[in-house]
Amino acid sequence: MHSTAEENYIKAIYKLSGNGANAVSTTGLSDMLATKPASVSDMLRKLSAKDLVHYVKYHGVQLTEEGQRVALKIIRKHRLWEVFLVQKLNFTWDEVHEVAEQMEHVKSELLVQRLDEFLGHPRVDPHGDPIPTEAGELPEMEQRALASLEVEQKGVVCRVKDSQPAFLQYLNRVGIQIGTQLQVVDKIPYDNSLEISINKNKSVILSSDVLEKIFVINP
Amino acid sequence: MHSTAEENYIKAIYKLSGNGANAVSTTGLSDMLATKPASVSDMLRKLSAKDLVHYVKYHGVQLTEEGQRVALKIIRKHRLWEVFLVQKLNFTWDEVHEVAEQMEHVKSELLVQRLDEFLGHPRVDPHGDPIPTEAGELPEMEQRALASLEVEQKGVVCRVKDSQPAFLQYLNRVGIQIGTQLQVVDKIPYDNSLEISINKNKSVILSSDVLEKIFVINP
DNA sequence: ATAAAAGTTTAGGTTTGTCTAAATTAAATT
DNA sequence: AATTTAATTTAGACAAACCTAAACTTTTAT
Repeated sequence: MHSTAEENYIKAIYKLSGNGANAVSTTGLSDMLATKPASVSDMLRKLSAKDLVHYVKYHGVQLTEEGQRVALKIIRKHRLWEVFLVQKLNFTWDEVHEVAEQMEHVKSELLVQRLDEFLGHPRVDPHGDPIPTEAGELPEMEQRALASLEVEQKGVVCRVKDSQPAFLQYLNRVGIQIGTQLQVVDKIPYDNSLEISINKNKSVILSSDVLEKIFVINP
Repeated sequence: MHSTAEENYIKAIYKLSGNGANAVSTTGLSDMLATKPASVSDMLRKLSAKDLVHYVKYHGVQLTEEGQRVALKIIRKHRLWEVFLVQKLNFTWDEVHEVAEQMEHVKSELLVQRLDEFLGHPRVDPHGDPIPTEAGELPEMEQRALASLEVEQKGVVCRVKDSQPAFLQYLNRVGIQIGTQLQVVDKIPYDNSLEISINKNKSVILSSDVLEKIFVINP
């Protein structure tokens, strides 16, 4: 089995690489994991010896097939637990990440299967992120960043790509959640921010940073 | 916060001491935790420095008040998760211990509160062990070991004091679970085993080892 | 009461995962 | 193309939690 530390590295590599596609840098990982680059080098040697990553010194890492399988299993567990916390224990979407971060490391195949069943095989977690299937598939849905909408265009929020409580609490304050109807009212070319009407109700101005993290369907 | 290793020592001390009453020996702990006595000495020094135990070299340990509070919190979490696994995820009573052993270390006050609520504030876990309350009370019920019943006496199984899968699977085979009605048919003085009728149905002979681990009410 | 046995602790070592500081390699700039 | 800068790796240390072997207490038994 893999240690919690190893699992966290694998998850970080997976996320930084854009779902396993590209190679990832040592500093990128040290930033994401809040460790020093030297520690990352150490761990990459170790993961490489276990054939979980392809590692070429000074040229970054990529997950092996096995590494990707492991990554998807952890992410599956993380997202299933998030669904559990929100749907069954009435957590809010800004409270779940930290707890799921711990639960994802519990080792039991049976537990994951039964949890999935208990939750009714959910397809997405409370942030709209897709849940990898038991077979290791990660079905990506059609969706676009709110930043890409033009004036007048509409969309329904289906995903937010940032699980930090501060960001999610900001969205709560603004009134944005999964399922919220949005429409672009105006574009401010100066900084690429957009004025967005929320549920045909009030309207707010969202910075381009925020716009890149909110995803919508039916554009 | 306390590490998983520290929590496991605290739990072991609590259990070996008979819920905190008596002092516990180094070898007792090393047996229970499957470590060497030398490792136990190290850890006891550490726990003592944190004021979680009273430790007098060569004369055993006891939990401090704080240590007991910590122990009860861990046991509360362990038993709540066991209830969850059995009642919500359809685990059998012999499958839950190992998984709960991992889940008990997840740190989140909110999680424990909400889980307790979700489960309807259960009083006992799937083995009949009482669940410490949020306030740190451990309500012990009236019950006696099956070994103490005389011929003809009846009882209803309310608790089994051994969570090892092998033991629980043995009980499954014999047909004993929580709620099962038993009656002592005969006593074999040679080895203190008893012939027990199960649900007024078949009858089996149980060794005194086993009889000490099964608890009943309505004697 | 003393010697042997049993239990416990200390000393010194290992592994995992981290760190700092120094050395090395790659990338960017002139 | 050479040199500066940035990124990365190696070397050497450290804390946690474990180990073995040796030393020390306590208990037990003669």
